[in-house]
Amino acid sequence: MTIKEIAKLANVSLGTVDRVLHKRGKVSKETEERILAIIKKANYKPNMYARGLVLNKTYHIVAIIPSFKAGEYWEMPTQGILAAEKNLSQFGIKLTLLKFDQNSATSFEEKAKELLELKPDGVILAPVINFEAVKLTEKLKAANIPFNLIDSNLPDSGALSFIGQDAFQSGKLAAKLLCSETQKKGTIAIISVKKNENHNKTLQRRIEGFKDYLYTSKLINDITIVESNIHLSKNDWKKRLKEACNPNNDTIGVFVPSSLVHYVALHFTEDPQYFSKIKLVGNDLIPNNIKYLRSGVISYLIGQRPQTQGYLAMQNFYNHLILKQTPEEKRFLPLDIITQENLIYYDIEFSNIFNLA
Amino acid sequence: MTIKEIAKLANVSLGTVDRVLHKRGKVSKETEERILAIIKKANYKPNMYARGLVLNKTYHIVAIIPSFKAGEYWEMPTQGILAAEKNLSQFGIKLTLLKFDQNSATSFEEKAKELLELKPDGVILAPVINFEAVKLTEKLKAANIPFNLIDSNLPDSGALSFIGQDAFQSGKLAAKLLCSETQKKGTIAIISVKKNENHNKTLQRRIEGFKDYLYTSKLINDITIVESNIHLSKNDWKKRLKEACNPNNDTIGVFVPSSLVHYVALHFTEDPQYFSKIKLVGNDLIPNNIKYLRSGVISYLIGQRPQTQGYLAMQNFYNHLILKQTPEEKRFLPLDIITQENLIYYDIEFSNIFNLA
DNA sequence: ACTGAAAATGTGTACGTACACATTTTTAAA
DNA sequence: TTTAAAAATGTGTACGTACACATTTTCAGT
Repeated sequence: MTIKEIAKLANVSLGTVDRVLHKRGKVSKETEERILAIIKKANYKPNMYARGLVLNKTYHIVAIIPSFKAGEYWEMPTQGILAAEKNLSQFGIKLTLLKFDQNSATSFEEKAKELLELKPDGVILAPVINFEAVKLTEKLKAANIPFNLIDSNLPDSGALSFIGQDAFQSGKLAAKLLCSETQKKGTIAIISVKKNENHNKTLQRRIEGFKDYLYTSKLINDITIVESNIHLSKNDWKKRLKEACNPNNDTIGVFVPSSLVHYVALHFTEDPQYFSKIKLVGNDLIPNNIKYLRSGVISYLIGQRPQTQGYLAMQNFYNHLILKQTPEEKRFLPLDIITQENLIYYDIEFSNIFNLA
Repeated sequence: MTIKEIAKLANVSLGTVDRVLHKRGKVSKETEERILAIIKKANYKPNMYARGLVLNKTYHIVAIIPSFKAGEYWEMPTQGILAAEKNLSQFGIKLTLLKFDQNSATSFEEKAKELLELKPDGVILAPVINFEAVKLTEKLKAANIPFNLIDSNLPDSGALSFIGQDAFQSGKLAAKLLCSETQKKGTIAIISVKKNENHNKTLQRRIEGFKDYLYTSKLINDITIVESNIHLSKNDWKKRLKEACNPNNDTIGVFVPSSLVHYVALHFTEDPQYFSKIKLVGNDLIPNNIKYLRSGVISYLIGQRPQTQGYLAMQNFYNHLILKQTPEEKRFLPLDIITQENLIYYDIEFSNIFNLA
């Protein structure tokens, strides 16, 4: 079913049908109704190929995300973004990646300035530096540039979509995995391992969720919670880590609400007493964590499909800019429970689903 | 970069470039080399829109899968297949669904005959009736029709791809969830709930994996395994179920290696003793199972992303027929661990990822 | 050098849509 | 009725590719 056929059925020209389809007006009411009826009855769907050919626009997306070293968390969302670019480039979606230093607001502002000069058709923003990110969203709104938030949300920012995880629920899940099965009484250590002083809302929400689970389920009657912050940038972090979880006290579990759990795992390997007595739960399937999950030092990892997050952020723009669909406001990805027995298929999941080499 | 531009650079006509691109011959060697060099240098990629427009082929895929009532397992792969059809119809992929009765080889053979008469460009086959499925694959090979296997595999069948799960690993995972945390000694019941007498390899593999985990981990020293088959088609199934898991004996856990675990869960609700004492683990996120997971009767469900399986089976044909890519031979989907705390985001996962209303 | 066939190269059209522009019809005022 | 503006409708071209067909060039055999 083509525009031509519809025109013939309605006894009008292509142009009239076209005006109806695009609501350009200049069509008499009766004609319009007749054409719309035919379109509906015939279940007309525009030919994507012809439309793409004639429009032939290239849409420029800029993603502004934290820089990373190989194996660090932000490599994963980036993989997803790049995979999407590969699949969508044939439809005219082009990508520029801008990476900023998570510890430097100045770095972010520089990149944000660069971004605005590129006048992109869409922006993917990781608002890890909260205050500066808000400033950028306001400029984007003023310039009428649609943007997607990834990883963490800025409520009422006017974003097209937020794509990420429910951090509170992630914390609850961690608590369940760490505590619900052990009938033991004892101490649970929550260790926030950080690389910098940035105020990270995600970590905080995970910890809140973790505690919420314990209080709600009454497990708190048997369990003592000890919280500590370890800043890797400080010299005494190894010493502080030792204090935070000592195998000789009654610590039965450790929760590290970030991908940096492997630092604690490394510490555990130094004394076999640790991982035989203490259960360790953390977040994210980065190579270092996978290593310790495989060897049994880490009991569970909670995944949030970061590659899929990146992929969806891009696909959102495809849906919005090309298919003219309004995306959902929030997309929470599933919280995957990863353990030795199901690790393998998560490991290869991403290339599987998105058809990469 | 278009064919036109390449032609101009090479000082030849469009036709000559076209002949080189499609290896139609009738081009002098020196011209061909010159053009190929330019194509390579310019990194020419054909315009998908123009190509799709001019080829304008429709590819006809037939999926032959078990029939189902609302809420039954096979509804989920079907959802994935239909979602893919919706997204891919714009590229000329059309679908016919043929549903057969799982309990009737005759029903399958009728549908298989119908399928061959349709002379499709691709087939999605759920080989749940093993022997008849093999016969069909041979006819498909003879007719040179590519096919994908879904849910369970037929080794060396000549399929384009197998898309499914690792049933053995699924069983191991179930055992870990059911036994590893409980320090208790006791009896574990493996209950194969079945609707028919079909020999189902998947159930068997799950049970093998389950036992393998117990034996390998030495948990078997404290645990007794009791296996039983419950055929829902027989009148005495309720009585048999009561015998299989009695709260008054030392049963500490029940594993039902299929989506029919909700029958056991229903039985559990009749006596609060059951679900306070016995941990129940089963497979698949069908509505009935979700209900009991939410209410706490079922402790864990293991998911295998059936919708994604269906979607991928279709996408495979898009990749193969339109993008001319060779798909991977086997695609094992991740084994998701679902519990009360992460159920919610799995529940909405599918519409999330595949962008459905 | 001339011929005819083979080899090489060029040309034209179709695919379905979007949009600019041209033409026809209707309407209201003189 | 005539007329000009407004409203409605029609026409033509471009997008990049694939493929059928037309034309030109090359070259062996006379």
